Amino acid sequence: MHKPAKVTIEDVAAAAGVSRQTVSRVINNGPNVKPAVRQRVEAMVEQLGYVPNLSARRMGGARSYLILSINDRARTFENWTSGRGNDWVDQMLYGGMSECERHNYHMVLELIDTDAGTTIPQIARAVGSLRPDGVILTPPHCDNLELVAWLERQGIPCARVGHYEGGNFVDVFMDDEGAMREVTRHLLDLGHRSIGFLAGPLNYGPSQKRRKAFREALAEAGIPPEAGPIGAGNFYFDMAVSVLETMLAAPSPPTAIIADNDKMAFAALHVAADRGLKVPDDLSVISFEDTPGVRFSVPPLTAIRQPTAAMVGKACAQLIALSKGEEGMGAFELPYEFVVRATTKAPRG
Amino acid sequence: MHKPAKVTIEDVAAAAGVSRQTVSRVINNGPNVKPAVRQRVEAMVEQLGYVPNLSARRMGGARSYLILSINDRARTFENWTSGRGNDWVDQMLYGGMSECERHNYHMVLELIDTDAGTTIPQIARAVGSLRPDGVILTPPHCDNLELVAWLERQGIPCARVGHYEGGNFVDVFMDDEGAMREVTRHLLDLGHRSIGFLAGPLNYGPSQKRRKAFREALAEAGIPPEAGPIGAGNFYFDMAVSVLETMLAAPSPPTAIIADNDKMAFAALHVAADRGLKVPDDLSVISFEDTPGVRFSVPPLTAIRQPTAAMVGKACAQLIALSKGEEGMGAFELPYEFVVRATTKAPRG
DNA sequence: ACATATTTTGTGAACGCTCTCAATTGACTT
DNA sequence: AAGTCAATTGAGAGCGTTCACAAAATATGT
Repeated sequence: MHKPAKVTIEDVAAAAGVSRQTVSRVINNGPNVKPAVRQRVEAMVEQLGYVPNLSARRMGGARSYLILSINDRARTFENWTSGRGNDWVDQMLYGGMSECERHNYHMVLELIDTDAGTTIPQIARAVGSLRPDGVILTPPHCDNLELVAWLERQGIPCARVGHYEGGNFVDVFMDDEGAMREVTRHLLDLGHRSIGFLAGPLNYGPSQKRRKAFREALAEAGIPPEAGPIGAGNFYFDMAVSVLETMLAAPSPPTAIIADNDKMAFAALHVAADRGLKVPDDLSVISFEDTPGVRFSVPPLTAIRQPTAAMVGKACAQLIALSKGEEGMGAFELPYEFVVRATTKAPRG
Repeated sequence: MHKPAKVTIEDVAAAAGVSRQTVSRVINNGPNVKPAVRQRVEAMVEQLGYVPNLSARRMGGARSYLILSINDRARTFENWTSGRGNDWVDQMLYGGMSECERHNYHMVLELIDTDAGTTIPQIARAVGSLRPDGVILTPPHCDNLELVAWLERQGIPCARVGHYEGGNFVDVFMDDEGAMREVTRHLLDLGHRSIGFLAGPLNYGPSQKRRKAFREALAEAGIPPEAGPIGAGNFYFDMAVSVLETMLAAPSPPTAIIADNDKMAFAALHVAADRGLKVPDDLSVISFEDTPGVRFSVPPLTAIRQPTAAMVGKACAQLIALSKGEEGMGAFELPYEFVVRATTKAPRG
């Protein structure tokens, strides 16, 4: 078997009887090519199965056709069981890749051991060798000011997912406060008068907003703060279990729980089962994440569905636009969805 | 803010007072460099923060430092709810990326719409532009003979995950038959005499092997075939529900269910709940996948844990070795784990 | 028809590396 | 001390593109 010779732009040029540069113009959709010539070149590209070599393109031009996605290793499946991982990563990748594909870009992933404290050197290495056209920062990296400043200094456009703060960035996020208000009111309308919130970490922006909105929604309904306990402070299953044990042991325990992510909602389901509480009859549960598996829990969870994939997709789209010299910076709010399944109901009695 | 000038190999060479080529030797760990010189160059690399440009490396040399991972779009989270997606992808990425990172390689993903029938052109495009050093094929692409042949013709080393068949490939897999035997015996030992198998599709290699082993294990124990019904034939939640309804409506229904993946195991949990059957008292359930969320189901599933991430990691490692001119082809069996949690128990009475 | 704009096409250089091969250095023989 | 061989270093070419131009072709105005 002879190895098929790699066809280059010169081959296409020769076959079409034009110069290298004209072919380049055609494949880049450049202006000033006679329609007839363009067509002839396109036909040859097709016939020879020509695909531009990305490395060569990068060498010659300014673009790399690469988007780098920075992800927290601790949030990958490896840590699912410890309670930190989730399929955020899966979803984010999906959103990003789909968008890249559409523009013939490619997505390269980097997993960062955030806790190791070597984030910037690690990213510097990847950025230096890949020279991506843009970088997507997902939590918790989007909140890393030092990193963001470094990228800015390098002149690499950067998109933050789940973060909004202004500046010369692409920020993509959802309306966390609105979602929390909607969820809390749903519970209030059902008749709940004591609601617990299993909150995420204090330094996580979206969680902060949700806390605030939770407080406000209860206050508006005239519910006293002690009937709206907020359990602190990470996203882990195990901690949620113990926080919940305490909450439910109170004199007049909450009849509904809002969990800041799915894993803590699962924890609520477990604790309820352990204490012989039926969900939703004895305890309503709502999650604030809605990763795909949630539909299959027993019973299926009512949840706020975050537009995770869409957010990363949007981030990619903006970075790609930017790399083409188009406008792209800005803040983009994407709609969430409130999915009512089987874990909310009016309280007993 | 002045943009930091990109430091090139020439800069390092000048700073170290050696030639370009010597620096190249040092960064590639080449032989024949005086220790003193090597050290001096390394110091300059460090000091200037030099990172080799991947594209330039690709242009000059033969390697691209890129591994391409081909994934079935239908198996991403997008299709979780329809029952096809899962976090396989997440795990596979993790395994691959971790390995790449170790060797300063990078992993690029490609999501293929398998059903669209344009697999090869899609991959040709990615392979042509990226020129990866190797390609990782995950199910169902690893079974795509046409694709495998195409890659072979291109001279691109290719690793198949969850597939073993010989030939000049890297095949990484687990002992499906052994796992099925172990699981079936576990149930038999517990006292079950009627066991249902919710099997995956017939054309999926590993599922075939599991069917076979299931049959054999029952036969060995003297269980008649009608007490070992096999429910056909995909990996979806919804279909599993209906198959299961039928199985459990039989005159002497199974007291234990083996599901070929987690989603079908969840389906068993749902159906049991609907029929008022307690798991594991009235029905034992075992899954053959063990994605991370399984631990949090109510009750937590007993399962075979597939070494998914490890398999992709191994695949990457072999491809990287190959790209360095080392040996790498071969078949590699990785160990699975049988995790007994809370969904298996002796049958009632 | 002529000069002048505009569109279209082509040429040479550059990008940052690795390859091949030649030149230099140093160590070891005899 | 000269000769041989291996270890170390360097120089030039080439990889496949795009860029900045220059050249050619065509259109426009008078």
